[in-house]
Amino acid sequence: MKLQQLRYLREVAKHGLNLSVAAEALHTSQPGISKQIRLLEDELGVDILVRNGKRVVDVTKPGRVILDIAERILQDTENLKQVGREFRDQAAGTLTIATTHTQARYSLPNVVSAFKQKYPKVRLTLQQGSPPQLAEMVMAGEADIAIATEALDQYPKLLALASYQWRHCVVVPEKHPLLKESRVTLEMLAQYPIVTYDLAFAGRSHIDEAFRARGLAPDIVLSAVDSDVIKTYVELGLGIGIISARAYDVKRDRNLRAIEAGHLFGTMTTRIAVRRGTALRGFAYVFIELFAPHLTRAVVDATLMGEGSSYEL
Amino acid sequence: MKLQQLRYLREVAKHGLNLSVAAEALHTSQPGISKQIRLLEDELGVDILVRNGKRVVDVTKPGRVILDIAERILQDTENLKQVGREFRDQAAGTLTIATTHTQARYSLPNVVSAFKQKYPKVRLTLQQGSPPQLAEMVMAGEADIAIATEALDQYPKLLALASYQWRHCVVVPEKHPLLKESRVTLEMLAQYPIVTYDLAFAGRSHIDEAFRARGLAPDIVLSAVDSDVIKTYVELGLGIGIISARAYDVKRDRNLRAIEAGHLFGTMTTRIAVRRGTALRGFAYVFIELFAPHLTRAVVDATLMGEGSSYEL
DNA sequence: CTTGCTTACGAGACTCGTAATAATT
DNA sequence: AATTATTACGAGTCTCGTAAGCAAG
Repeated sequence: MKLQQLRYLREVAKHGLNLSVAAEALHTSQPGISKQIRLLEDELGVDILVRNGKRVVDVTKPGRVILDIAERILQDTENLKQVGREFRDQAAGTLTIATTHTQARYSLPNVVSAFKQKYPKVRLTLQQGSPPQLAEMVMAGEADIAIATEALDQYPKLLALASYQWRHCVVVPEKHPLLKESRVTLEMLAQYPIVTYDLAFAGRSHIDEAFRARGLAPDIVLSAVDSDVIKTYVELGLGIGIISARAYDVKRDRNLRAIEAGHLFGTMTTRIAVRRGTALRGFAYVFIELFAPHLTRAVVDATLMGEGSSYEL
Repeated sequence: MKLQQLRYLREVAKHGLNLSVAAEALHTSQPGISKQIRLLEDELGVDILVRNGKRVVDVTKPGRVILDIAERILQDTENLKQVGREFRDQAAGTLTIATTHTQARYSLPNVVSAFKQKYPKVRLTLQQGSPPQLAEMVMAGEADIAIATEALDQYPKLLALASYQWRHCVVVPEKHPLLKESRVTLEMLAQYPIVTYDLAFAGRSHIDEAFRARGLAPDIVLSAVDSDVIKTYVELGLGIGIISARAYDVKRDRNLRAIEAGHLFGTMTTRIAVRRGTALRGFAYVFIELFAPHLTRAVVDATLMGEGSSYEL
């Protein structure tokens, strides 16, 4: 049995059981893939792929189990390399954070600068995307950590830990009638055109749910992935905005006023997620702890241990 | 990175960091081992072994982590082969049970015959040893399942599940004075020479503890690993025996009488243990369930899942 | 008739074992 | 002096890529 065979197999599975595409992805030849997979099947004594004549059409039952185990083995080989990198220079490397615009813009700046100070040699990369995209990035190993309020706890392959809670606020232009109210209600909000987050972002699901529960049909005139975009359009008078209270800054947002709205939409939990079974670099733990001080290395490892298993670096 | 390199590394670690011995164990040459390990170190970019000139004297800190991961990878390659065997013929293979004499003689016969009837093609092997030896056997992969009352829950690498409970009894020759007592006490027993289990067997620890707690120093004239041996010497008049109540059979042991003694030594729990991270053959689950009906496959897998992780075969 | 898997074959890399070398105990 | 690791080198194996063959859509 060769690791190469497992790599080939994984790649074939990943590319819809098409050996040619897998070969291309691996920069090698179709025949090589074909042969090595057959050798693996011979050695294990079972068919992994279901062939219809000369087409691969499915994965056999044992094949599915084999794919799972192969995946874990390959994951571990990655972990071995990670260990090497980690010890060669504890303080150098790359950390890729997959997150939403709002996090990147309003939650991470402090963390990032503190981290950079501590690990000047670590190359930090911020990837942006929708929460499901972030999850995919981490699962594919393209990012080390995902941070988002939505979706992250929906993937068994990820370990999603609650890192902080926040609430929404309403932003309006100066002198907006809503500013006279001592305590806004959903009914009041529903009378104005609304600008807020795109579906699948930053608690939008809670917003929709809150209105629906009261039988209200709010007029969402614009949705965006991005608190700054929302604020811009509110300034333009397009409507009132519903954004994260964290994304409103009294000093910076001089043309806007914020109205407390936590009581309307409930409390959101922002989660930080890593892929299970992956050995994290030491500085990745530090990043997590900077972001959410209660998530110390001991806590993260303990949670990982209880499920997959991780290694002390 | 090659699986072979990981195998070499593991073997070196297993044989006290002696490349020569490892080479011998693997039926290959020292230079091969040396070279492959160096190649692995080169690829990972860290030293794994600490060399003092030309002697290997220790494992580096990263080396320890690497060994752990390598171990898991190799374990998984074994699991892959296991999957092959499993699917090639679901009902054939080998099941090795490591257990104590007492279990083999008094608890397993029913289970074994039921199992044999269900899986006539499976080759069953019973290995005997002391509980720590049994644990070692399972951890080394020499046995699939260990069954014993002592020690099995002391090893993190093993998953030990309670399978049944039992109590001790006192066996004496016919017409022994103790038979006149309605309810024996530890003090009464301490007046006679005692024959019982060897240290580390079948609840001997509880026996010692019970006497010690009452400040009694029983006269253990003979200890054996084996209920039959104990009974034989009791028949010879060497002393009174303390054995598992399960090991006394009214019909078979005509020359002996049993006296209830559960109240003196407490309740013992016999455990069944498997190695964590190992893919069990389907029939191994069946064996476990035959032995302890509450330990269904679902229960065992759920417990394994919660910790390492297993694969559905 | 195009796409895609398998078989055939040859070049090149790599593993492994023997022999020689060097460093510890 | 004996044990043990490393270096050197050559034989044999194996992987991989090209080319040809062939089955399926």
